[in-house]
Amino acid sequence: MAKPSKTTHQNAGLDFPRPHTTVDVVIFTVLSGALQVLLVQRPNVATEPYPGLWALPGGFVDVDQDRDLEACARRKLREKTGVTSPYLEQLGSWGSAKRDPRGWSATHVYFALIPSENVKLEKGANAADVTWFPVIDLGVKAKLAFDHAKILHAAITRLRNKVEYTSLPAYLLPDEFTLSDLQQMYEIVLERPIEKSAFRTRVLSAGLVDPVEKMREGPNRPAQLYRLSEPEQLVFFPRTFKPKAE
Amino acid sequence: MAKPSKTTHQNAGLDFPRPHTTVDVVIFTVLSGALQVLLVQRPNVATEPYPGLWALPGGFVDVDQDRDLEACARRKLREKTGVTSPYLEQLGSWGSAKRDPRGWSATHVYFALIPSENVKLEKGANAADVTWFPVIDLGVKAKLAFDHAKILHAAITRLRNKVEYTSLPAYLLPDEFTLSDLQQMYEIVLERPIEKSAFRTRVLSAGLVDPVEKMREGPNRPAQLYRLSEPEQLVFFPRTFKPKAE
DNA sequence: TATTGATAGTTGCACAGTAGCACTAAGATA
DNA sequence: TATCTTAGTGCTACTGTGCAACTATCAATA
Repeated sequence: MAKPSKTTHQNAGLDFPRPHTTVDVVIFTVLSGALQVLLVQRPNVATEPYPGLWALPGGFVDVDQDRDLEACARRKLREKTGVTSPYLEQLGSWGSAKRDPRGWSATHVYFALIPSENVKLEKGANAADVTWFPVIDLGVKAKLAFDHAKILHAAITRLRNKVEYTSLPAYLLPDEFTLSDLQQMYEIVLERPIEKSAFRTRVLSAGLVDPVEKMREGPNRPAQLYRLSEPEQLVFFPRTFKPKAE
Repeated sequence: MAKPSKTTHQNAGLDFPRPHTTVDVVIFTVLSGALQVLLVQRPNVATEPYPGLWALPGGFVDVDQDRDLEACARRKLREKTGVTSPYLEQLGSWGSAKRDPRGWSATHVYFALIPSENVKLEKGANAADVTWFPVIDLGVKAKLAFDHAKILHAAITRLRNKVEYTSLPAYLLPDEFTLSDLQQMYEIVLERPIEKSAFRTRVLSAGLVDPVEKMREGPNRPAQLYRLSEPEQLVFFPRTFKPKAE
């Protein structure tokens, strides 16, 4: 046990070594038909850990500015992308003595899904580079700062698993979309085709979406536009898509 | 953004206020036919926050002793219950300026499932009380220290959701058990009866368990004993039990 | 020895939802 | 008018649960 429990605390100062506390955000979007993740380049100076390497956007919690962890995550997301109302969910936390050369540190990781239409990448004050990376490419190289490769892998796993039985991919699209758009998001994330008929039945019978009084016009047959019936509410399906697939 | 990024760090000391870092563990077991959670009573002295109230077992990360967060969680579990190899999964983290009167703090929460047979409750050096509470009763009173009521609620929700489509309840049982034992664990956690036939088909066809060359003898027909075929591997089922139940 | 009570385990049919595939529908273009 | 492309529907097969009745195997007991 750590010291503080019953020793010297008439004051509120618990004076023993504290780990660093950071928040990182794994931001996904679908761009150019591929799932992509936002990475920032670490400052290329020797006094910084992992100089020049790519990392998840994030940083230290600012106890004066951040009310809580989620607010901190939202702030970092907004600073990098300009997006204010994404799908945001906590992924988990990683903490150890070794993950940051500056000492014991723990990071609280969130993951966000945003439609690529809404994004305006901000290079930020420190001029560090900010770019989308297709997760496919990262699978091979994946030389990220800190333990971010491990964290990113966990995020992708969580995303793929959850897409199998939830309406998550809807948050990768703008407000109005067609069922084909939605199906395409599922297929891009899962990296496999999905049966059109079963997909439509599932989505419609779940009451996930409401039709809007418009069609998407194009070179072919116009498609019905839909929007999420309850945007704040993630929908869970009672089954995965391919029961026996392994 | 917090200061540290590119200012004064020839040394490793990032000297700005750091939140407190703690780890808490939600420990579940099934005892007397009910789902129970382990709580500890906070020291009843005015210098401590929430004196005398019940709380989740946990405490500050000890940067000298704890290699990482999970090791810290295992240590706390071992100290309270004597259990060394539980099912342990990260639940999430909660951090804010207000949750602890001593200042900005973040807790990393794990949740554990253990068979009640293995438990030896340890009152610990500080003589604080340690007891099992049925989660049903807590639903009504739930006057816990810090934000632990909220955390416990999240843990119960996660548990119930996950039990619906995974093999989690197996970790509430000793190594060898019958299918009826297992079914009973599901029913206790979900608080509803489950179809025997569908249950057996599901469990057996998933290859979740292997039969052992023994039967459980008793006053009635002997029952086949099983053990987990891959104890380290949580099994996911392709469906929930009652698709449309709401 | 037969009966009873209790728990273990099986069987059969109905129902729900996905897989797979073929089909029709509606627009642009040539 | 034929063709291309995408939107959307219909049909059958299959898988797995819901439900209920059935058989199996032990101990205890009459």
